Amino acid sequence: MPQRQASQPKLFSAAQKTGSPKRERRKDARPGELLAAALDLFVEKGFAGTRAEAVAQRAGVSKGTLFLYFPSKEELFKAVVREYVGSHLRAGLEAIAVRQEPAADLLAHCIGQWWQRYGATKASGITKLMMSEAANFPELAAFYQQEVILPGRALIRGVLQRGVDAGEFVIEDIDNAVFIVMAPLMFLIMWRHAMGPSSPVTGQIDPARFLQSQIGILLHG
Amino acid sequence: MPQRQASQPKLFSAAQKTGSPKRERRKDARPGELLAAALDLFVEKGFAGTRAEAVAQRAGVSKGTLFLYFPSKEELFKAVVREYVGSHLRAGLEAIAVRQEPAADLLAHCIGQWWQRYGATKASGITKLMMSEAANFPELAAFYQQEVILPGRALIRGVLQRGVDAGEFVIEDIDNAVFIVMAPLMFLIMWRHAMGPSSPVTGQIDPARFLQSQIGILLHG
DNA sequence: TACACTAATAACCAGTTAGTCATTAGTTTC
DNA sequence: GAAACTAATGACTAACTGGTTATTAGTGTA
Repeated sequence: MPQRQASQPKLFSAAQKTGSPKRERRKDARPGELLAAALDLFVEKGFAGTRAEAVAQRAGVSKGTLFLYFPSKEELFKAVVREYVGSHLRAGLEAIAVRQEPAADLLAHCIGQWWQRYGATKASGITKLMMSEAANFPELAAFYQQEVILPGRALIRGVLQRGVDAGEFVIEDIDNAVFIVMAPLMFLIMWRHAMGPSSPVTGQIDPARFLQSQIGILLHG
Repeated sequence: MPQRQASQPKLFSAAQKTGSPKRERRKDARPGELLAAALDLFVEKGFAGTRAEAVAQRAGVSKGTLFLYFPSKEELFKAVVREYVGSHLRAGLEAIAVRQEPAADLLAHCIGQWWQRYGATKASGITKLMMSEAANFPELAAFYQQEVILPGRALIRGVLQRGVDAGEFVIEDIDNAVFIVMAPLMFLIMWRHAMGPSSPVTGQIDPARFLQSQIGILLHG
């Protein structure tokens, strides 16, 4: 009865470094595991550069299973964005609604939080990816625009507007000012994800120092 | 003799709407034409996204001919960088060696020139491309690092150092300051090439105004 | 234990593309 | 104008990959 060995392998099937000796049914755990694997690989290789099979493999399932849970690579990507980027944005919006400190402090606080909770994490690779590949995947670009960029800009605009209303800031063109705030943040993400891995020497930016200087320059010149 | 029909088709094979009626031997013109076509497509589609055949087609030759002049897609790309990016850098280095105005003016001048001669041109798409795909093509990343990034940073550092030496600027960490100058320039390129095409509405940045503000903030707060 | 249900698989398909090479045909020389 | 040289071609290959599907095998139930 060779097929009776089934009960035993199940126990250590989980504990394989290389791979699961046999199949497991875990319908509700799969999506999360696939999303986590996808985030890793999208950040590492980009959207086009990530193979569906690699995502499946990292999540410990076969490629077929991946497409069982997500109808296409694009939908998988959208789900990753919703899970790992959109959530931060929503949290950010709530947070600033509550706080009542001066706008300059609020801005510094936001930038600090943004770095800790997003910029310094793997998830920020999605922003880099999107900047990189938007042109090749217009539908994803549009999705990202709606889901991330518009809310993100609104968030910054809100902070700046509060400063203007309180007489703290003098800003002629608020849209331009939003970009001026965004620029160093986006640059930091791009540089770290693009140049960081390839050249540890030249890629060296001290993010804390960089952002600190930037805030100082923006607020006091 | 069925094989004698050859002479007829040849004649209107030539008569394509597009252009080249027949095969031409132009050994010395090909490389430049291929480089120009490659620049266009690399900027538009990225490195991985550009098909060798598309480059050949745009240059009016067959794919075989492309590989006759460039041994691989990677070498083609390197040649594009040398031709369209490296040249600007060398010119820039010479230019600032000559000028003797105050460093603040020099910095403003450099940024203005950079925008006019590079940032606003197609060639700046190469910078965006490289930021986007460095992680997937380590050899190209290393090449670009050597050929563009190191000289580019040296150029900015030179200007800042001149200001420090003349007592015009007070800078604690000059490497950090180089990144602070670079950040808005890189952001501008990235944003234009990534978001510009896909969303004319949201992508709207006024580059002149943006850089102007940036210079003002850097110099006067 | 037998059955039904369905999660998971792996072989497969169709489309794509960097790079090769035998063949074709301009151009030059005599 | 014919031979020799070589620029140019395009059909071909080998490798890859997103997505499909017939089949397999866990799992809960009676």
